[in-house]
Amino acid sequence: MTSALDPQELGAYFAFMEASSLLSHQVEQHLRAEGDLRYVQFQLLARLANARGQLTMTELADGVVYSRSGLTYQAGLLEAAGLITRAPSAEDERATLVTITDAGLALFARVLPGHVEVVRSLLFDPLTGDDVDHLGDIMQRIRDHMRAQPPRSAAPRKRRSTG
Amino acid sequence: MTSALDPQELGAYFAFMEASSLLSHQVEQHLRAEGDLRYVQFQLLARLANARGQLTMTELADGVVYSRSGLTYQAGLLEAAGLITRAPSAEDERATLVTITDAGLALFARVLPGHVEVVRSLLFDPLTGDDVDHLGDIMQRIRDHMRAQPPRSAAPRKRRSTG
DNA sequence: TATTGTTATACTCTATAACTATA
DNA sequence: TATAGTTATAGAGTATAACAATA
Repeated sequence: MTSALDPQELGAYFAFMEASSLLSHQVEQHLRAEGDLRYVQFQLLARLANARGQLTMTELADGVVYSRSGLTYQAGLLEAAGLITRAPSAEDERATLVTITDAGLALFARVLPGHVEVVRSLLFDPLTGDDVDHLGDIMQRIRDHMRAQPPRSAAPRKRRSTG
Repeated sequence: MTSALDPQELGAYFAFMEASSLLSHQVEQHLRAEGDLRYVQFQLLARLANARGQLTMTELADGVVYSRSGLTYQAGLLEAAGLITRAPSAEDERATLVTITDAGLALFARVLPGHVEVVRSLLFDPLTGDDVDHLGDIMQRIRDHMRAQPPRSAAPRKRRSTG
């Protein structure tokens, strides 16, 4: 049996969903306007920029995308735009090594300040330092909890026409 | 000038984005499997179920959707599925009044317990009661702050090829 | 003129399955 | 056999602009 969410939980859930929807919408808007990037693509560039080297498609996909073909698609766009290159790996010839180009680094650098400003003004502006600590702590626990969850087949037990 | 996010903020931001992505992905999965609903549609049904009456398209759209045609599209699907009806308003003949049908109420009721369970197990499971209070408080402030933000044209000042 | 809502259209993204190639 | 990645394909969702009708 499942009992309903109490008012505290309900409020937190709805606010969480709406806040994240609003934030990612604005972030998408900004990245698109400023650099013709989707947030996924921004994430990929960010990883590659930090990696200071090459990543395989699989490493790149982790936590960013929910299907392999989705990553191939986005990587294709980034490659076509000259922001990354792909090359076969020598160590494991099944793997593809992805590298960020100078243009990719330049675009990332160009877009980053505005991105930060959007996040700051929308997410952090109404928060105190303590709030930020709480938020980080809570969100990291939630994220880790969800990452640890049984794979992608978590569709709760089916019920056929119970009504 | 925009200064970078400090490590606390960065951690909070990334965790927030990933957590919300994971949660909404799982929620979508569940609703689709259980009732062939997208989360948007679930939200619309939820509003109509609570409204205990009729809402106009505009009222229904508020906070759920980012374009009018998007709502028309979703409402069309819900109507085709027999979950809502649409009828012209007598008071204001421009308006469309939306009503949830018995089938809509039944589907909503059927799907709700599983939805709650998904949210509970993914979002609230790793949290204490205090965490929930904090989360609710913080999220509501963020949401309200974003709602109050200048409309939809908030694309921060353009820069042309500064590099 | 502004507002409510729909339509047409074009585009982006996603995901499944089939496939190739290497481990 | 399992893993890495791509391709083909098909479907769903989104947004813009043009439109009709009422306020």
